[in-house]
Amino acid sequence: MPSTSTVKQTEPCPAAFDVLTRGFDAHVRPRMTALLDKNTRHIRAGSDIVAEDEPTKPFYWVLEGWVALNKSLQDGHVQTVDIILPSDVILPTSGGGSVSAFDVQALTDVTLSSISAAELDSLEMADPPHMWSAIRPLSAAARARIGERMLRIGHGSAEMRVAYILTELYLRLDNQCGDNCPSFHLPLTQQQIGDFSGLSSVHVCRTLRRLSRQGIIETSDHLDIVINDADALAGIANVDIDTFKREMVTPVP
Amino acid sequence: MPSTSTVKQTEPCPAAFDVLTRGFDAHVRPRMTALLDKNTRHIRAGSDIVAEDEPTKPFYWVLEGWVALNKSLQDGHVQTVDIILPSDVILPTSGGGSVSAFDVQALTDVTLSSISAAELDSLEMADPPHMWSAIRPLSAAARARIGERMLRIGHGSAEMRVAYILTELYLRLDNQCGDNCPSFHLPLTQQQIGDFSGLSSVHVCRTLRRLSRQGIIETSDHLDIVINDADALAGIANVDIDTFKREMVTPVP
DNA sequence: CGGCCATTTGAACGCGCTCAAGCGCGGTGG
DNA sequence: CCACCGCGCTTGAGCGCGTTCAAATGGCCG
Repeated sequence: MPSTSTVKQTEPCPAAFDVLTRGFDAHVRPRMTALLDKNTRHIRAGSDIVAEDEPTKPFYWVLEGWVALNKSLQDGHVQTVDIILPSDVILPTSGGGSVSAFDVQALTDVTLSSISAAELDSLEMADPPHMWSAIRPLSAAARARIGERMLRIGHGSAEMRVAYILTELYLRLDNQCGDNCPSFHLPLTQQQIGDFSGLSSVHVCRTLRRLSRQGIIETSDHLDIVINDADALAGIANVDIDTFKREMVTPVP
Repeated sequence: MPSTSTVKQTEPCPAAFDVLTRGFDAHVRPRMTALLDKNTRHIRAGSDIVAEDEPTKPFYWVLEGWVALNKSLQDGHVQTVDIILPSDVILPTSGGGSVSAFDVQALTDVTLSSISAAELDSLEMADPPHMWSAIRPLSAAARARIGERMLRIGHGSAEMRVAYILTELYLRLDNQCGDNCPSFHLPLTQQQIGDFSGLSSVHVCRTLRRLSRQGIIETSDHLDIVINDADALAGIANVDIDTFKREMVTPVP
């Protein structure tokens, strides 16, 4: 998959572990890095990392690739509760602490690192407890984003829901890459966009075409999105870009 | 407001602080209790505890009363992202860590205790860090419940959404009180139930009447709910009661 | 070339929304 | 004490958005 110069790729950070362990004390950092390194796994696109209601580790850190947290109804309808991008964490456990509340699925080929409950407990004992400090802002940003999405799924039009999702993913990717490039690769089928926004794939298709007919976006290949008018898109999504950048994405300095 | 013997009340636990601080080391517990005691506040029903996008403390613990976490669109539509019951925590901050992602509103008269960022940081330094251990399961249960709600708002019928909300609140209250009484006081207007379930108040009304015509629930006073057939309600909500109790509510032993 | 999957487009239906009017209850003030 | 008012619940009518069903198109890979 050759990359054109104008399309964002989600490639591994050169020193991926450094991002999470930044800010850790020097004497904790090597131990942490070793732990992450030991538990690094590769998962192929489409396969499950964890199944809903099955035992799971409490903490995963995504190094590379996109991950969906899904829940589904008996009738087969799927809702994607969150999408995890590189350098974000997955906290899949439900209140019991040992089984997963979500179906954790790899949307692309994924590289991730996990920490077991025992390892996490042991890290908690470190003084001071850096894990919490590292996870807190990521977890808070995820909560806030899920709230934004729930608001729009509950009360927004189809156009607003799709525009919001594109805006959210665009700003989160933009935050990672640092450049200001309006194109990105969206490794989601229209069905998956529908699962994420609470729409049918048919209506996602109609909505995307309407947005592109308005000149706001372009769908060159069916997976590469060009955002021509980010302000208009954010307007439809009812998003304030600056506020969103400040509060919903976790800075990767 | 005299309480009948068959209607659950949400009254203060006699030794409320003990619940959260249970499991803390003896030498941390008095300090923690003093901190909570010092920062206890009373809020009247209907008033805001924290406004969206405004500075906030990072941690609140609800001792008494019901609290809604709301988000709203420019057009005035409100979505209640979560409802916090006594002995649950509020983590209102967004990714930036200092401002609130939600409008935190008292649904009833509320008693709560807060911890500032500085106090939280200082508690984090305690060895071992009990705060995280205390918050983790509460936070995980909240995430799981929000996922369940998002799934139903995205893909469920009105009947399923309302049945789910009644089931969730019923099981959470039941968990608190320990008894197995099918009646509870629901301090929500139909408008607020609509905000919570992503429905209009008109359709909430129709749905509640349909459920009561089927004999599944009864709405004696317009705020006291009797659940005649919890299994049928859970069936409509697509909820497995045992699984829900195990994973979505945090045991109050 | 054939098969499969995702996208696209059309047609029709139905759920939940909006608008609007009527009702019931509690609180307030003349 | 009763009249008034306001808020929340109830019910009806009609509509529109997003759904489902169905078929056609297009791209990729064997």
